Formats: sequence, C-alpha cells, structure tokens
Amino acid sequence: MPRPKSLTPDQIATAAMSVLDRDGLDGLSMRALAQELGMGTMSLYRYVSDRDQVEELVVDLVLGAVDLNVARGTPAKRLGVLADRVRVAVSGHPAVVPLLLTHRHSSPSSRRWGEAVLTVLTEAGLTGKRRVIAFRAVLAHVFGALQVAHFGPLSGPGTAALAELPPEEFPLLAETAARARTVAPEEEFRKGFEILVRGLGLS
Amino acid sequence: MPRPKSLTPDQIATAAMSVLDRDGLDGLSMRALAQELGMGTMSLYRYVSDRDQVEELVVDLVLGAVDLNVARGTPAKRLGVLADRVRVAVSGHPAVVPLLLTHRHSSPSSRRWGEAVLTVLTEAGLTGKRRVIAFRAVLAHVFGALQVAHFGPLSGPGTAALAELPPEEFPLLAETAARARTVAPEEEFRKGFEILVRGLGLS
DNA sequence: CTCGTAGGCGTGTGGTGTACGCCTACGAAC
DNA sequence: GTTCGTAGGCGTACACCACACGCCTACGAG
Repeated sequence: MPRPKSLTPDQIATAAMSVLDRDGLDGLSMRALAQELGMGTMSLYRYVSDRDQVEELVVDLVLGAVDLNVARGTPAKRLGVLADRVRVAVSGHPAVVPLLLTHRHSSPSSRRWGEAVLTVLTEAGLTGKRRVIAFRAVLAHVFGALQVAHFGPLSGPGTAALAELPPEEFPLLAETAARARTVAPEEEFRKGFEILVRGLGLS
Repeated sequence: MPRPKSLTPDQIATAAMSVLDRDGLDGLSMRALAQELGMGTMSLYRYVSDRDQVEELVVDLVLGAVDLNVARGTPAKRLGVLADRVRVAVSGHPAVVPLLLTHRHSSPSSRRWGEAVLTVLTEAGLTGKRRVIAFRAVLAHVFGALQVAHFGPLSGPGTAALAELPPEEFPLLAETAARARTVAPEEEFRKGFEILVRGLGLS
C-alpha cells in the first residue's frame, strides 16, 4: 500500500464548511473546494465520487456535533432539547440548511438523531402508525422551521416587505409581519416546536 | 405602441410547468423553456428579467389554483382545509416543491393564502406575538411536510433503505421505517397537520 | 533497487445563466 | 402611403459549472 491517503473525509467536510460559511451555497463548487484544500479540482475525485457526496459529508459534519444525550426530563422537554440542538448546530452554518433535507437519509449523524427522537417518542408510549405520523411530523416541523427561518427570517427583508403591503388587501399579513420583526429566531423556533409537542399529547 | 406583446406571464408559467412536469427541476432551463415556447433562448428575457422570475411565476401559478374560501367549520377544520388544498395543488406538480419556500414572499397567491390562514387564526382569538408564532408554525409545518414528503416519501427508496438498517444500532428507526411504507401521503399530511392544530389549542 | 499502486492533475466536453448587439416586424403619425 | 421609433426576437460570446479520461509521478513494500 504505497502513499497513504493524504486527505480524510473529515478534512474535506471541514474545508467545504469553510467555503460554505465564507461564500454561501452558491460559492461551494468543486473548484472552490479544491482551491481551499490547495489541490487541483480533479484530485478531489480521488476521495469523493460526486458533488453530492461532498454535501453529504458537510451535513454529516454539522449534525455530528449534535449531542444526543437527553436522559432527564419529560418527553416533551427531551424532544424540545433534541430539536433545539439541531437549530443551534445549524445556526452557525446557515448555508447548510438547504442541504439538510436532501441528505437526511444518507447521513449517519442524521440517522442517529432520528433514532434518538424515536426513542423519546417510544418511551412516551407511541407505537405503530401513530409513531410513524408523530416522527414525520417532528421531521417536517424541525426542517421546515429551519428552512422558513433561513429563507425568510422574521428580521429579514422578506418580512419587512410583507409589512409594507397595502392594508386594504392584506390587513392581517401586514400587521402580523410588522409585529414579527421583534421576535427572535430562537424564540420562534422554541415556541413553534412547543406547539407541535403539545399537539402530540406528551408532557 | 407597435407590436403588442405576444407572450403573457401566464403563458410563460404554463410552459415552464410543462417542462417541470416532464423533465423535473433539473430539466427546467432557460433554453428548455424557450424551446417549449418555440422561440430563441434570449427572447425570453424580453418578458422575464431572470430565471428566478420564471420560478416565481410557476409558484404563483400553482398556488393560484388554491381555493381560499373556507367560511364553514371550526377553526381547526378550516386551517386543515387550507393546508390540504396546498398539498393537493402541489401534488400534481411535485417538481415545484423545492421552489415554494424560496419564492414564498414574492408570489401574490402565496400572500393571499397567508392572509387566509391569518384570518382563521385571528377569528380563533389569536393576536400579537402568539399569532406570529402560530402563523410561522403553520408555515414551517406545511412547507416542511411537503418537502419531507417530496425528498423522502414514506413509500420511496430512502425509507426502504432505513428499514434495512442494522437493528442493533437503529432498532426503532428500522422498525418505524418498515411500518411507514404502508402510510399514504395524504394520511401522513392530514394527521401530521392535525397534531399541529391540536397544539395550537383550536377546536 | 525495483515496480505496482494510488495520488495528483491538465485537458476536454457538454451543460448552465445571461450580457450585448444586431436585424426586423410592426403600428402610429404625418 | 411613406416614414420612423419602438419593441420583438435572436445569435454570439463569456464565465462558470460538474465531471470523464488519461497522463505523469511519488511512494513504500518486496
């Protein structure tokens, strides 16, 4: 075995994250990543088969930072902690938000997080079809909230534009958007998730 | 004013939808759209400034088909109807799902739908910050559920792969994924949304 | 010291969005 | 009925993208 690999998947993921944090999702290209690593573009293909695989490595790196240890508290509390830790892990790297859903299945860290969520749901007494629905609802809500917050943050220009809408046609939307600008992302996420958990009937 | 416009925004949106339905999101390019319309690529730029604007037209066309009339029933029922009509409108054109979130702010149809949702929430007694949180939770859940169902349908290969995971490491995930394959998309969406609405405390 | 393996890379292909500038069909004004 | 400005329509060109392929070479085991 001559010439040991000079690059680990983790190094690739870290470099990709640097590019992502600096230049956003549009800035992440195989060329840019190769340059970040100080090598030629095609050299990357020794280690990854695909751009897709690069994205998968990034998602796995981010979700790998999520602590899954939530032994204490009510099921509702524990679910809230698991969800919020994803938000925290992602909030430092907003450009990965669009990648989360597309690479959810292939990322081991994502699967481990799913297993942790299911553990809480099961210990709360859910099984069978009810557990399927509950799990998917949690997935939809968490990833949906992250995307909504990413593409249209309450403090961003989109919401500001809605606040300027003609009150005769959009009275409630304009009023709500104006009010929304003072709500912090963390509060939005936490209280939104509390609504879902309340609906699940846990406590 | 010589030479009246030969192309309406609606014609462009309809043509783009045809391409989207036939070839998916990757198949939609300015070249492909121009060919669908029987004209040169650059001619399109007489009518749209951007590829982004084409996507916006498509989103608006799809959401424009959603009936917003929900006078009868409990708030919970009415919210459920509004949400499910979006699902139905989108289900015929799955390729637009990824576009919904990114063009939510600029689409008039999307704004009108938001106003309708807020009307129900307001009539149910919600105001101020509570209404902001509730509205965003509805957005997150609806768009999240659509995306989760699109990128990883319960009947699709992703879920099947999860079902094959080693039971010693992912016992609950494997079991739940196996059980999930029999749940229909419509049931998943409807019951998931019912969970959220229950959490909102409406009835 | 030799030699096969794997690392690294240069070139090329077919795709993308779109800036720019050209020709031309048209409809109103004279 | 001729003219003329406007807008429609398009061809070319550029910069970027992911990636196939094949080459050269550094290395480490034998």
